[in-house]
Amino acid sequence: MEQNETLAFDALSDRVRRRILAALGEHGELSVGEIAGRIDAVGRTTVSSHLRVLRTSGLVRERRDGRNRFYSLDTDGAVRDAFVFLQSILRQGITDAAAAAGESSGGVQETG
Amino acid sequence: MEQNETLAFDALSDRVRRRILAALGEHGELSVGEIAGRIDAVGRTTVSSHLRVLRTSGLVRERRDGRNRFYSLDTDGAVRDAFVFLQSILRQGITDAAAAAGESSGGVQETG
DNA sequence: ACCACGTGTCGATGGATGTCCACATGTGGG
DNA sequence: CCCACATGTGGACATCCATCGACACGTGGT
Repeated sequence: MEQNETLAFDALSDRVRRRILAALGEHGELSVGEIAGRIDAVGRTTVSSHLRVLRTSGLVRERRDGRNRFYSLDTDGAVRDAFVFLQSILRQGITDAAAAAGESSGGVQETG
Repeated sequence: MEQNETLAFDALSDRVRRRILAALGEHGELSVGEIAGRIDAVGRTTVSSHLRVLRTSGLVRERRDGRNRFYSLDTDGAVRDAFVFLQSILRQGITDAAAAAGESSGGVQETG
């Protein structure tokens, strides 16, 4: 679990990878070419390398169709581990911050 | 906003810094020495450097008292930006994943 | 005034990594 | 079978950064 968390934050530390994730979150599924077309200032091989990182880190899934490879978010993968980590930190911190500052609504919540 | 997000994920990419944040989330406020005592395998100057990063990135707050410096989580700072980023990605992705897999309860929620 | 203590800062160094180019691999069409 | 297309891979290069030791700075006590 902590290993996935490490992989996730390590992958999330790069701006290009975050843009890829945002694009996948918005469109659901995209081919490498479509992703590379949406990310400027970097070449295709760079995008390919980043997709490799995202794949081996458990952030995205790969689906092969013909000569294309379609990528999509793995919402049950490492992204969630990173999310849970931040959620845990914020939850614990908010109790302390609320007692010190008297805040009431923060916007963070959990399911159960 | 996107700049804070960059700062946040950049800061969160390091394992030592995540441990520091976890410790602060658990104890609310700690001095540098207390933090360094809880993080093994790294020296105090390293912890100090990490705290500098966390501070300039807007993840923690600093309070000076005598010759000690106490650090605590800044729950309204960049951590929240990172949280919101993941939340946004997961929310958009879940709609797509739910339609494809038929999932119902995931554990992610938002306040409104 | 002096000294111990808690932290921050600077410079050096080794390791990790983002980026690209050239090439390899696999796929579909004629 | 050959060629165009989509994508992955390996090597080279530059850059960033985590780590540490030595030193500086401020604070409190005596």
